Amino acid sequence: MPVARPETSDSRVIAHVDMDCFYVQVEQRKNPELRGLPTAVVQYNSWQGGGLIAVSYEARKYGVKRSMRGAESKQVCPQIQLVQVPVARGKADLNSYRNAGSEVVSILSGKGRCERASIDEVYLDLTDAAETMLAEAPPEILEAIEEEALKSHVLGLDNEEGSEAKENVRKWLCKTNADRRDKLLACGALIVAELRLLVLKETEFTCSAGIAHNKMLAKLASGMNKPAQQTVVPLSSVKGLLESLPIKKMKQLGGKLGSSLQTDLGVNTVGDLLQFSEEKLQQRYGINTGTWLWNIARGISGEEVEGRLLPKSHGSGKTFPGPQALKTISSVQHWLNELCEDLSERLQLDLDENKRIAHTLVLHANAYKASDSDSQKKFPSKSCPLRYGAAKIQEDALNLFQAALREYLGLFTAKIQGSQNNQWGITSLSVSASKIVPIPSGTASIMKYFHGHQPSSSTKQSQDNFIEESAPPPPSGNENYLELNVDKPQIELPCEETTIKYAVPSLHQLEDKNNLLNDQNPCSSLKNQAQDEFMRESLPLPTSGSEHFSGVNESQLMKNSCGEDPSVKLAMPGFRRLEQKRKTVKNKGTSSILRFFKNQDPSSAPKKLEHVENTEDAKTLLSVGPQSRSDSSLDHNQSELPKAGPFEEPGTSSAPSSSQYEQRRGVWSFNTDEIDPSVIDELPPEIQQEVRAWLRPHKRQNVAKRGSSIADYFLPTSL
DNA sequence: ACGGATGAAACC
DNA sequence: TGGTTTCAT
Repeated sequence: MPVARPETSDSRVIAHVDMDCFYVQVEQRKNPELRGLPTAVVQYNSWQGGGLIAVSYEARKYGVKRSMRGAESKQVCPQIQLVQVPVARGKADLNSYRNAGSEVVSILSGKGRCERASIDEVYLDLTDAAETMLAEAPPEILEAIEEEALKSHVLGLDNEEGSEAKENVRKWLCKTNADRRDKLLACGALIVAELRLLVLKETEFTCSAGIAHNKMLAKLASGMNKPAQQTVVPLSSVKGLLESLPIKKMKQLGGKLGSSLQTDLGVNTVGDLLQFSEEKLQQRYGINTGTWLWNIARGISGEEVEGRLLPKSHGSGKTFPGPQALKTISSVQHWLNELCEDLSERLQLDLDENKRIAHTLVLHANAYKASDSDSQKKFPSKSCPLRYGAAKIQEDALNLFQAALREYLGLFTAKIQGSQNNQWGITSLSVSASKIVPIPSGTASIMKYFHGHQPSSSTKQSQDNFIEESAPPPPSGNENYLELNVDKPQIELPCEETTIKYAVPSLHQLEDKNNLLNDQNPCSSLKNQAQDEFMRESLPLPTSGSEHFSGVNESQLMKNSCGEDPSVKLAMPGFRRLEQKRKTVKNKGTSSILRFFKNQDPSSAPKKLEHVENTEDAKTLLSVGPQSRSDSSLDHNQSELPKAGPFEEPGTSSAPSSSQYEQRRGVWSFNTDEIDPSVIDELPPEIQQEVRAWLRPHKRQNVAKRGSSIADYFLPTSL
């Protein structure tokens, strides 16, 4: 059996792509008259001109900075154009930016594994693409190197006097006797240049990028030359780069940890870290952080680019600063209702477009309490199983809030004073949905694969665990959840081992998400313990117990549950639609980003990209390699882009025979420990990622020492 | 008691 | 776990 050799991080090709002042660009695309002008995006114009959350590079020249007030920015830059963030339900509405970010992700995910790091940042693992290019069309044989690639910044590349910078870059990119890893980076640079061009042509957004051998260095590099430029970090430049880099510039070291490094250890640059042994760092900062620090000092970062195009959670919140603090339950209820509506809408979209379901509802708040001894006590967060439908989320959120408020106030009696402010005020509220998992799709293939595998042992304890987890205890002091748990029928599944459980849906049940959400058949749809829980919570309430609020509107509930409002669907394009759009766009592959803007009349209406002259576009260069780009896209990011399959294309799938039906709807269980890892490689590619996610090793606990296993970390290489 | 809204992740 | 804290943009 082959020993898994940890691949040295040095031979990967990783890119970090960072949109330039993204919110500003979104607004400038919406209103092209703003292009080229000093512009900032501001929210809540009411107070001091609102707070800036994005500033164009033209405005930055005047010293305008994020977190400035609108009025403040006018003082240093009187001509500045301030654009307000859209407002919906009384709060800032960031949906247009989220959607714009999705546009970008859908383009960038076309090449290699892609991780959505934030609304405007993406990591790409371009190793495979770069390897392929190196093997089939290395830069040295290309007579014409993409203009945009020639404008790359290559760290450590000495600019010889008298010769053009681009000429130097060309030489570096095409150097025949270069280290193989440098050649891979060169290929990465070419690919990224093309991708950035593609993004620009399809979205009108510029971005900056860093290309390096790991995420940390790529992220560092992407911020070094902005806007609309890219930076390459060859292996040989790493030591010099980190040596003088202020410690606080490193991601994750911009806060307290970075300050501690400076104050407690006298570390001012990343290079200063080199003198400390790993043990020393671990002793002071813990096993994980210590090792991490020791590694980053050497430019080592083994973090993988996760193939994840969608957010792991959704949240909606609002602050109520100072005098606006909420002082009555009913005002809290009002705002919770707004936030929950917003959240519910986004959850429904996620379900419709991405076939994902969230399982946990979390409420956060901040509060002040005048005059008490422990008035600085934090307002506790509370969570509960998430039930779909705006009305239910609202109801649950309010219950969570009341439970938290009781705890905060130190009250353990049943009632909270209705509208009397007992010196408390809520200064912020937020609701969020987490534990989002894909609806079982492709599950049948997994089942088929594991068909015949029988659990080798039976553990009573694990069964007990499962039952217990299916009926989580209610938030403390909350009667409603007691009621739910008592009154609702418990779902018991005849399982022996419970590491992973599947209840496989029938086709017709998945065809209609009404069935999915409201189905009363315990054996239908939904995989694993958490989803069973979800289903249980989605069952209609037996009778009362939830009638606290007269505002609950049943039709509204149904509308949200069913998500049939077409306007909502149009508001947020799904990836599939974007993918289609992308394929229809053809552009010239040779124009540089600067040329793009030079030719663009700022005062004219936004240019329709589809009208750009057609030629063989940038994709030509990108799609080197045996497989088509759509193939590679799906392979790398399958878990995020719901691929059309038997469960999602009911029209194309025939009804299963009754025997198949019985087979598929059966409940399965198996222990992940019993899965032979080598067998995963033989799974269909689109299944592999899902299975690997179950088996992925967790981060070391603060007990095991580094070195207990050589596979635990990357050995330092030739840095 | 305005750096807001929103995420991710480590920690305990 | 769930809840808290940190960090980032």
